[in-house]
Amino acid sequence: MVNPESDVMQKIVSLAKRRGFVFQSSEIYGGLKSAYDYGPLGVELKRNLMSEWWRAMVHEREDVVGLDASIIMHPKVWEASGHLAGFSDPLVDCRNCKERFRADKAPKVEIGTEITYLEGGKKSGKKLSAKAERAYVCPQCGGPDLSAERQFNLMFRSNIGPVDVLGSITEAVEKERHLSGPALRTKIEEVVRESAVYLRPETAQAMFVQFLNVQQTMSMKIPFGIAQMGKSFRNEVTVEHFIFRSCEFEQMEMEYFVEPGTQGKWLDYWLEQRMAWWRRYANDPSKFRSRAHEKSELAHYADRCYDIEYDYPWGWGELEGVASRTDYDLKKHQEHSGTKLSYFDQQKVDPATGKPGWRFMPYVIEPAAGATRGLLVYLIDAYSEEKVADAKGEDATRVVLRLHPRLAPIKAAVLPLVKKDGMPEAARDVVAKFFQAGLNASYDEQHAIGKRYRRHDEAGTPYCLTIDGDTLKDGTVTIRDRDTMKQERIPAARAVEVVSTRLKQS
RNA sequence: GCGGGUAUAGCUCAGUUGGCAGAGCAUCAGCCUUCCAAGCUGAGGGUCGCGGGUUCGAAUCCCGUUGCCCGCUCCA
Repeated sequence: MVNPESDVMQKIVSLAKRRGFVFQSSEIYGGLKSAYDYGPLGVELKRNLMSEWWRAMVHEREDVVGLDASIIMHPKVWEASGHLAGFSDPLVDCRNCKERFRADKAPKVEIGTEITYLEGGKKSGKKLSAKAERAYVCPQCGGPDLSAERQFNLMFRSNIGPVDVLGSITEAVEKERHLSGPALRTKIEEVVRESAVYLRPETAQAMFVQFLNVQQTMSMKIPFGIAQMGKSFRNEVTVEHFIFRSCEFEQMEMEYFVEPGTQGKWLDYWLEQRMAWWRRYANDPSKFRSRAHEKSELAHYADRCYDIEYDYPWGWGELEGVASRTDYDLKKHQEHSGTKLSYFDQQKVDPATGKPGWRFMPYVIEPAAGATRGLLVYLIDAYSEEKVADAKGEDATRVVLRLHPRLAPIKAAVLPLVKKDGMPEAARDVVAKFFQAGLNASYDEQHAIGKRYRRHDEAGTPYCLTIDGDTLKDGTVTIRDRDTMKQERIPAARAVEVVSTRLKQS
């Protein structure tokens, strides 16, 4: 157990850097806000996590196939999905209590109403009063002293094509000098829009857009799903908690297309599947929970939604959303693209006409997980400190990353007990077999054996194989378990087999 | 973006009133070592986040800026 709780994140951030899991992006230039790089161990952990997801969602199922779509898509995709409008809500700062809020969600008042409120929003604050200049007040302190409404475009905008958009803007401004303020802004917006493209804020839309291609080429029958992993980008209002919320992040999403009317059953099914998946790799499954969205919380496209939450050091927070998105997305894309996206089932009877053959717009269940969030969750879940007696019998702390063996960046460390008597050579023979078998193993001869064990405990390496004097005599090595520190002797020739069997069974 | 906190070696941190930038761990080399952060000897590593200013002199005081942490908002 780690104590005090508040230090856990600091310790994990520090270990993540020290052991090469996560670095601050562009660190030598002072870092870039909320951008992180995954180091040698981090990239392994992230890949392992994502390939476990892919295996469970795609390879082990008949009804789900994969997709790897381009990050930049036709701008109309984002018009249809509502991201271009919905991702630019006007935000307002309260000058009195410093709260930031969405103008459309703030309490409404009549303009000109006399408002009384407390200075700083504190109970001890002086009573102030002023006339409301806006049709709403601060939801926190009720004050009318507000900043201007500011547009926050949550999508990253860029421009496609080699022509510099600044040139076109300059031209437009010169031509339209007579315009002023909002009119000029609109004009510039028009010019920018001509070549504007957006970095996807979610991977989901590509799966709707390619719904027909995937369904037809793979002859998929409903119900079926399309899965995709990859980067998404959002200009978050606030980034926080290390890699928990960052502007560039990685998602693992699946769109599962079902018959209308069956969405409730499938939502329950996928929620259960996803909960089980997260808990499978965790030391403490009780730290995961699902939470149903309140009606008021639901996005406009959803008829039901669950969050899979994790009990982070700062409290419960989202890890994956499992949403019933109705037929909203396919309908929207059908409308905006003019391409029919409905599904025809020859076996079914049309419930409306009673005649054989049913054409319908599939409903969609979407389990959308944060891959980079998952990485953070499993780092938090794995981090542990335990009191052990050191070589002198004094109290020492052992830091162990109890990562699930399948997630662990290094599966086995191969260690000569000492750096002489042919042990390094024997160890190198063993590690070479791991390389050939495609298991990520590492050879390590630096420092004393105890130190090497502890270094690999921190890296989360589940098994350490040690080559000692007996290895040279009888061809056996010891295998040490990271969590129990127990050792047993096995034939060196069977080392790869033993480790890979344990990985399979874990 | 707003408010608060913070930034010294790879990591954790000390650095007094403004007066030669330090420790432990880690790293490297050598010796020694047969199982849980062992020992000995030596070495390298810093424009004190960055940019200005005050001063004879700034890690230290002032201003700006960037990153990180805590709140507000958002949501994978």
